[in-house]
Amino acid sequence: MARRSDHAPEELKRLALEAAEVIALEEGLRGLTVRRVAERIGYAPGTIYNLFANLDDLIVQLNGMTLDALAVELGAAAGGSPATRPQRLVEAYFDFVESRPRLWSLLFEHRLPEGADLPDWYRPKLAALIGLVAEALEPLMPDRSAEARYAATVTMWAGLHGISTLAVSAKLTLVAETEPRQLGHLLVDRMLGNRDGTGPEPV
Amino acid sequence: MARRSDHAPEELKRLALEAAEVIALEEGLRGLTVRRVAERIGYAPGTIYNLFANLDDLIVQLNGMTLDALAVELGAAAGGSPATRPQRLVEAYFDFVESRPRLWSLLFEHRLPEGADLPDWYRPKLAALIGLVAEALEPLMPDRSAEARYAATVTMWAGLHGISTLAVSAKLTLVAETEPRQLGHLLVDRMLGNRDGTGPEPV
DNA sequence: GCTTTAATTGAACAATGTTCAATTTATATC
DNA sequence: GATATAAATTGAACATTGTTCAATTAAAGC
Repeated sequence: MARRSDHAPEELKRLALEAAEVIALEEGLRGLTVRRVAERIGYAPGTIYNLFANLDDLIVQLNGMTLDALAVELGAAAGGSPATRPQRLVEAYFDFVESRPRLWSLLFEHRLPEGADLPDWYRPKLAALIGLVAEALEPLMPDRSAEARYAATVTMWAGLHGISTLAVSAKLTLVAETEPRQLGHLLVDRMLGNRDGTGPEPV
Repeated sequence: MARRSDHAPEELKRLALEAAEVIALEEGLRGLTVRRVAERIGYAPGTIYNLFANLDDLIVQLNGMTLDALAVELGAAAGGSPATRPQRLVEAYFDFVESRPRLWSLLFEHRLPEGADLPDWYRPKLAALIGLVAEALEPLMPDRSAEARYAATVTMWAGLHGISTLAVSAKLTLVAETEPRQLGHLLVDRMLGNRDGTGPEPV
């Protein structure tokens, strides 16, 4: 009944997380159960508890992977000509969300039980993401202090997050015909000081 | 075992929703179970299914109540001098969220299963909320078309929502020391065309 | 009082997260 | 190569969940 090193422990953990990712992609939080993950990698439910403290732990680690993937996409959009960076970042963000809405939703739909805190490695991951964007947008806010720039970036990030969650949960289409992506552009342009939501900073 | 008209059916439904509200206030989605609600009103679990289609239905109706309560608060802040309306609306919004974070979280933490749509009465409730704010902010965006004003309002609303969800789930404090409320003011001021986040529209 | 109708129950079912003693395999030791 | 040790894996078990529904009880109508 018991085997050994079919896969190394690290390998097995990776397999479990990949299985969880597929389930989350297809069915979201509601379909993501310990038994389903175990079944998908051909192990017994109990084995999952050798790899993770519990289901919450597994989900938090999966969310870590998702943050990494998002960082890659935003990183690719953060270079190039500063003038068009905001637009490209917004596009990259919504491309990511719309290409895997259920996986992205898991980032925020999942909440740890009362009193439990996110693990220590979570904060730098998130901070890196924001930092990346803040740095990319620095040339576009030359008149503002570093604190003001950072606050503006966090606000934009939270704003995009808000637009996306409402869009994904179908609560945005209840009140707006405008594409979420377009609202994103509007938000970012305004936050950066433009008057319209149609294009890059005018010269 | 069975009784009758201890309470009229409508009364019973109200009692169940009130019980659910208390549980949600105290423990959020994770503590909100059919059995807990039933126990709290002194009925058997099965009785809940006489009043609601299922737990999802109960939660959606509770969320409807929460939207109504929010509309009352925002409505009270939407009057008075137009110049200070944005600030008062932001304050009212965060007052609401911070006074019942778990109940407010339920609005967005809860997702219906794949394929199920929100009931028909949900849309007008939400639309009324947005409409109320859009109308209140109309004098502050005199140079914009009705569509542009509406888009700006939806964006602000989604943005406040994003800031609040991140704050409530403790993911905002991971990356920002600024108070969520202050980010809210920053967002609204910028969206309305101000350059700083410190006060009402300058004359 | 009897019948009809409606509300309420509680036992039952399938599925969930989680635990853990028992089991099996790999590795180390001689 | 046999034996002992350690590690990984299992699967049965438990408590809890949402949900269903035949049986039961009380009210309303006659």
